Amino acid sequence: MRRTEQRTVILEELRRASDHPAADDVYLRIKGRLPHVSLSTVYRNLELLAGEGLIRKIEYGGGQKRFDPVAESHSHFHCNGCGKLEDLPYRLELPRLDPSHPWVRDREIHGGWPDYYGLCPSCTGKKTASGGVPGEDLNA
Amino acid sequence: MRRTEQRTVILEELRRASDHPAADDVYLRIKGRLPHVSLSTVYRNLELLAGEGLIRKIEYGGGQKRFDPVAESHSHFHCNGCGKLEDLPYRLELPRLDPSHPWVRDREIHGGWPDYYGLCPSCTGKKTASGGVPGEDLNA
DNA sequence: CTGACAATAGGAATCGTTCCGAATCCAATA
DNA sequence: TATTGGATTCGGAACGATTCCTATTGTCAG
Repeated sequence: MRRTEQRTVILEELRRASDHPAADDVYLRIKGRLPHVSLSTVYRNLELLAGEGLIRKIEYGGGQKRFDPVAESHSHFHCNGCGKLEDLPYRLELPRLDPSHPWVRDREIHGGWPDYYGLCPSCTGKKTASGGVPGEDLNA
Repeated sequence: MRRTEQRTVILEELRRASDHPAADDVYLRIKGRLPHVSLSTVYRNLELLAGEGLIRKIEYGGGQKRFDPVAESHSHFHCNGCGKLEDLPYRLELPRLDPSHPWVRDREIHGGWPDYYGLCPSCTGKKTASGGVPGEDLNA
């Protein structure tokens, strides 16, 4: 992978973000530094950087893929009200799969993470948006 | 939500599936019983049923949303080789969040689940498709 | 039976993403 | 430093999935 200015700026700008931006967010944010950059370059490089393991591609929540500057496995909280995606404030242990189970033995488990959903502070009280995931209130 | 034949058939056909079909898969599968059904009806109803908590909408992996007849929180295994999505063979405990943590106290956590990724039996040995999620091999 | 309105079919429109071809840039090597 | 092959870029067209729109039909409470 060559070092190009576009690539560098995209990575820098993503690392500055804490909101898991989508490709077009990144595009808008780098426009200041690279006025002539094209959207396809952003897509290509985000995909490439994710393939190299330098960033993480997040594929749930809304129509758009989103990107996380932190590549290491970590948990997200997804707000069903406004769709915001946040990092958990601390690291969680991933439940280990039973290595003796035939189903588990039959595949290579490379990793995983526990993800959570619910309502963020500014959405509590309001009604849950349609399409939200059902489930018991773990705070109750 | 009114009871219509389209709605019934869509739900029945989804319940018969074990492969987490996308909207157009469901569309094709119900065509035999409802030759005049329209794709928009399938989309509308899958969305509606998910909103009612009767099925679960899955939003990661590939360009399409997929649907799961089992609404209750359960874990999936995602194959980075072929993109297949499978149910874990047994139920896992979701790590509980620390209720005394201010971040946790500030939101309503409704649920969550641990998800896993790796290679399924027919993909082990082959090279991981680009875009796969990085991480240590938990079998090793 | 009938009116109100929820739901449908079918297709157009939209949205995010990928693809393409010509031009340009990067970096290894002479 | 100059050359050069292949990676990378831009810009827009193409694409696939999903949503939206409108006229019509179906459902069911009264």
